[in-house]
Amino acid sequence: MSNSKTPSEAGSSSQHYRLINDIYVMLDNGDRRALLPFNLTTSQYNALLLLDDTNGQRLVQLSERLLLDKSTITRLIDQLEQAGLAQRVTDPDDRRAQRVILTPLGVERRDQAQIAHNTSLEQRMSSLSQDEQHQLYELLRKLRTGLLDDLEQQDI
Amino acid sequence: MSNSKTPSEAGSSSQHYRLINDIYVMLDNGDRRALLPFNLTTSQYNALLLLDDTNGQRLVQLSERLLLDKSTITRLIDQLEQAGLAQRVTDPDDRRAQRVILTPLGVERRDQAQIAHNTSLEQRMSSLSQDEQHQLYELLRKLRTGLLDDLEQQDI
DNA sequence: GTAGAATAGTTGCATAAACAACTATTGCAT
DNA sequence: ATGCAATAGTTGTTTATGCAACTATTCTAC
Repeated sequence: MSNSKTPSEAGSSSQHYRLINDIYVMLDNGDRRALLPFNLTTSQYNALLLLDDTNGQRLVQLSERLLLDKSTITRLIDQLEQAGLAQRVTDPDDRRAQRVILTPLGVERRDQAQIAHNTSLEQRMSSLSQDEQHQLYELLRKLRTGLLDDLEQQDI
Repeated sequence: MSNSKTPSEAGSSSQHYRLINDIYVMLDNGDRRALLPFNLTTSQYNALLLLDDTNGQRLVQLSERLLLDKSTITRLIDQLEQAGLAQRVTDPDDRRAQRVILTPLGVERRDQAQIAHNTSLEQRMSSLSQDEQHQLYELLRKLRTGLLDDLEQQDI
């Protein structure tokens, strides 16, 4: 009797939601595969992309940029340090803070992984034409700005 | 000396990658907030969207659809059962299999959550015009198809 | 029809992440 | 100047997830 199909009016938005989710999961999966040869998780890779060998980043900065908890960043940097890719340096101006820089090995790994990952991503995006990709990224850029504004609203 | 900026040629793809990642994280964050009043995690919500009160779904089907491991689905359904939202029914035709259906409470919760979530999503997407949203979803649909084909290639 | 392969699901274990509580510093207000 | 609030980072704990090993069925080949 009460055969409950998904409310059909609401279907459209839910379909969009599934669409976004599906794509993210598949992209994430591809990212992991691309980074496997470099012994990097996507989180580690994301951190590497924000680091270099001269301008030390604070953990809090990484936390804000990656939208991960401070404690998660602590352990992420622990891993990178153990792997010999990064290094903590105490900030001379603020003894609470740690600056994270890449070791030469870290720079090398980051660059190699980045090349491989970019190639992989381009390949995976190739079902869209150059033109379509351009369109897509423009729309996403606009969306990101909107979502960021949203977030700010929430935090206030 | 070896001041290593991110390789600038590779920058474009990496920027796209960060773009996609940023958007996903922010959308996910918004989803969680929207579902909080319903005591649902996004995974639980995703599962609810695939279920109804008459057509039992196998755990394996959910696993394939949500791209989560079978074991994760087992525990996800455990949670939904404990919350009184879903129920396992042994498949009469295949005694290995379990069919999952929603309880009346589950149907109610799903519908209410879906309405609230859709409203929230539409609000968060509203930095794009209707036209742009339409464009975006069309591009994403095409991309999803491509990514699925990619996945099939890998699995073979 | 029986043995071995495949499938459905569960459980044990390892890891990633969030949240809360904590320490150590720094900044601010009066 | 001193004390209180804010900030940077770490650690303890809980939860979500994947992978591997396992049980119980079903399917396949011969």
